Amino acid sequence: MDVRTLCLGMLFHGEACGYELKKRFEELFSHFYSAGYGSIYPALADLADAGLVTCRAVPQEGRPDRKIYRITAAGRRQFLAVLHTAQPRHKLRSEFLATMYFAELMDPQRLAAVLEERLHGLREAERHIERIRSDWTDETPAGARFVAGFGAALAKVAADYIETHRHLLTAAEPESRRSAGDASNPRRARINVIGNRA
Amino acid sequence: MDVRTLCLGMLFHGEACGYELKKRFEELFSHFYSAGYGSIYPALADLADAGLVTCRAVPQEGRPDRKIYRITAAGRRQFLAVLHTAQPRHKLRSEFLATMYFAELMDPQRLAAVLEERLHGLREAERHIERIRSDWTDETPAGARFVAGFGAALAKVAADYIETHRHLLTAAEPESRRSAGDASNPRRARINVIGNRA
DNA sequence: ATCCCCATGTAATTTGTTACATGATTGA
DNA sequence: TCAATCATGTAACAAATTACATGGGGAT
Repeated sequence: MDVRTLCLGMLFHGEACGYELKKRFEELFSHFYSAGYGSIYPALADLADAGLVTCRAVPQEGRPDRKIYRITAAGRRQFLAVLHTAQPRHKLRSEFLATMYFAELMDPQRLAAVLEERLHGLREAERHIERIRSDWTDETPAGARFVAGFGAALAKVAADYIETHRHLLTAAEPESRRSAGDASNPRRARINVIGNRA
Repeated sequence: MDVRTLCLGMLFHGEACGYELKKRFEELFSHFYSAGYGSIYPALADLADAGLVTCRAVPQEGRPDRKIYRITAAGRRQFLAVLHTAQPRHKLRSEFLATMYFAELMDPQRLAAVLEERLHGLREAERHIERIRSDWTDETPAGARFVAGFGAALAKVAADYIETHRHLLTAAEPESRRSAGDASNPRRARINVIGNRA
């Protein structure tokens, strides 16, 4: 399920140009998938070459033609086939958690800033989902509800977890561990404790 | 924070060969970061070229020399610098959620199988974290505890969410929507309802 | 017998990101 | 006047995945 396939899927719900498609991605998928123009435009060109979508250019004034893509019968078949055979991955790549793993090596200020920024991102995500939820009607498909709820649930626990556990990272060294070290400056002591193992 | 940088960070905790490093990645980072040999071995060669690690080959019987990498002072400085300047991303790329978004286009059996597989993966993750937690001592750094707890919390909500909301995806079409369609077979009806919009 | 563990790497391919290139219209 | 929205694309680059290539030792 690369960007190309997902574009095809989005077009299942109705024709669109590349620009609109990107907005759909941002609105509906932003909390679990991202796609930039650099992936979307080539993907649409590919799909058109493969006959999975058709393209019609609508002239505009003062800007490039709008190229409106519409899925074909072959495109529908293709998308359904992928949907039924590909094993969907769920991949998290978190530099944030990797950074937190090394919290003991960090300046407390920096650590606090990183935690704060992540919290901010999570709250943004929660707000975004709330916003799109307010536009829903009875027609809103179950799939859309499910993924939004999933995203909201994840963002909430992540934020809660950070808020309730951050003190473990920022707390002063416990006596037991400090006495095992040999430096009086807590910040350097932490670095040394780990550095000396190497 | 690419694989190269993370290898450097892992070596902060002690020397290791590429093979061991991969195992550390799997043990400690598997729930939020992945790295294969295809990334790790070239990364270590790079680090050695840059003087951030040293390499010593230990001959083995019947297998390639073990190349043991150790971080240098320059390597430590470099890693700390990155840790304090890079903005850590947190990126989820979930084909699973993308697939669920299109749940209405799916054969119920397939849908159930996909949900089940994701649940299985999440339970695996929970068990894995429990396992590594059982090896912890007083010496276990706060960072390791934090990331493991984070992973466990996320996996738990994700699994709970799927279990409590999957019925929304598998449920029979509500009367209101079914009457809007024109087919008697519920499975095809769902596909058509959406297909006709395009 | 067969599979997993150990242990290294390279090369091709896939995929996506970022920067570049253009340019009118609208609202603050 | 400045930023955002609309609208397209390409090209260079970065990064990781996958497949390939090799091979002994130990457990079931």
